[in-house]
Amino acid sequence: MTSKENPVIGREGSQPKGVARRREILDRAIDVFRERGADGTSLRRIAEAIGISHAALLHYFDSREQLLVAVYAHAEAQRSAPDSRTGVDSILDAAVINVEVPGLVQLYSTLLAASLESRSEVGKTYFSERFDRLRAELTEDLERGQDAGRIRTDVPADHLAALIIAASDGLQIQWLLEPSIGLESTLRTFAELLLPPADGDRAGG
Amino acid sequence: MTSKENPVIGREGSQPKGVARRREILDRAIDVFRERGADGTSLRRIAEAIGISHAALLHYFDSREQLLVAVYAHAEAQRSAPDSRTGVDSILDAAVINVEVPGLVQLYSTLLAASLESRSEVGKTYFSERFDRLRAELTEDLERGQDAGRIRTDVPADHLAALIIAASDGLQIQWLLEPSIGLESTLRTFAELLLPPADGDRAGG
DNA sequence: GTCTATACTTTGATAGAC
DNA sequence: GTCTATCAAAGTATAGAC
Repeated sequence: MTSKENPVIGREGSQPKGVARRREILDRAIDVFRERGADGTSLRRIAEAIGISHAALLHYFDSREQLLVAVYAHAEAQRSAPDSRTGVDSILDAAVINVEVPGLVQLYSTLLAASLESRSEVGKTYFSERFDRLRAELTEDLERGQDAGRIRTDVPADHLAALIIAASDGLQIQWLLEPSIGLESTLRTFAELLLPPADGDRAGG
Repeated sequence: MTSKENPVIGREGSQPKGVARRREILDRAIDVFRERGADGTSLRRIAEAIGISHAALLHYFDSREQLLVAVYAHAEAQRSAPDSRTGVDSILDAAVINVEVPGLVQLYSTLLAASLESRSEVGKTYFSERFDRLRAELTEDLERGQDAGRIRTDVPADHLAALIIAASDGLQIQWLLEPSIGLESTLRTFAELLLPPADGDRAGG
């Protein structure tokens, strides 16, 4: 169930009852964003879709931003459950899967932009830690790839990690605005850039 | 002055008087965003900083989004005036310059995220055209580089163009959240990935 | 602990007076 | 062209029922 380290993000008091109800709310809220993105999703609309008052929502989440971050974290945790590998491919695969649910990409982009604002505390913390974690995992994976000869060694792995995440994020947005760019093929091209220069013409598996 | 094709974006009626006043407003508004980003920048705050009412602002721009897009377009047009080259380096240099003004990166990210929403018409149009233009310019430049032997030819130039823009956008955000990642050095690493595989060890200028 | 009702404040937007 | 007045919607906060 991958609930060992799920970022709960809500209020502190983690009584079993509250946690269960919070999960219910998040599950319903995710559906709202799947359909409508972060667009018409005011607290009152979300609450209405769930069947409670908007004030009740704020009983579980201190602010709208906290709720939205929790929704995105919850959705992402669900998605990363199946494979849970930390490789380069998982990032690129995730990008292709993400754009199938424009509402979540939109939610991600909106929250990320908001996290840059000075007042954003929850968002800034969440995305800082998320990027730190993703970069660390990817760097490790790339270094293993370098040791195994699958990744070129003339460039630092941590740079590549940051670039892969950045390119993935940026391309998803470009694709939503112009689907003809070919998200998957473009990302595969990026993966080719990571290969070590072929000495002869030997292609690895 | 690079005013031949400046995206004016405001109202249609382009009387000289209105245009001049609109420029005044944009110039003042840019300063507001430089200081405060898209954060505390309601129409009323911007109007107050300019010295008019918020309703007067809406006389020149049909909506808040239209004003903000115009502000960003105006700021970007100012910045791209000095060099106006269309190369890969200009994109990467622009990224380094951009993060020195966090408010503008924040404004860019906010507007871009908003442009993904269904209701956004001005934003969607602006960013779609902007990405189309940037990708086309970059692709051309990369193809010239491929012909000149400066860029590797085993990957399509249009893919590289989209990736460079995406990585630049994404990295600026990562850097704002975690400056230790080294924006400039990481982008230089990306530039290295574009080089043709060295046959011997000959380094080109 | 959970939730409704309600009120407060800010915001984008519109209408009409000067 | 600019203002004041006004509106509806939204985020937030509090009081109190159960």
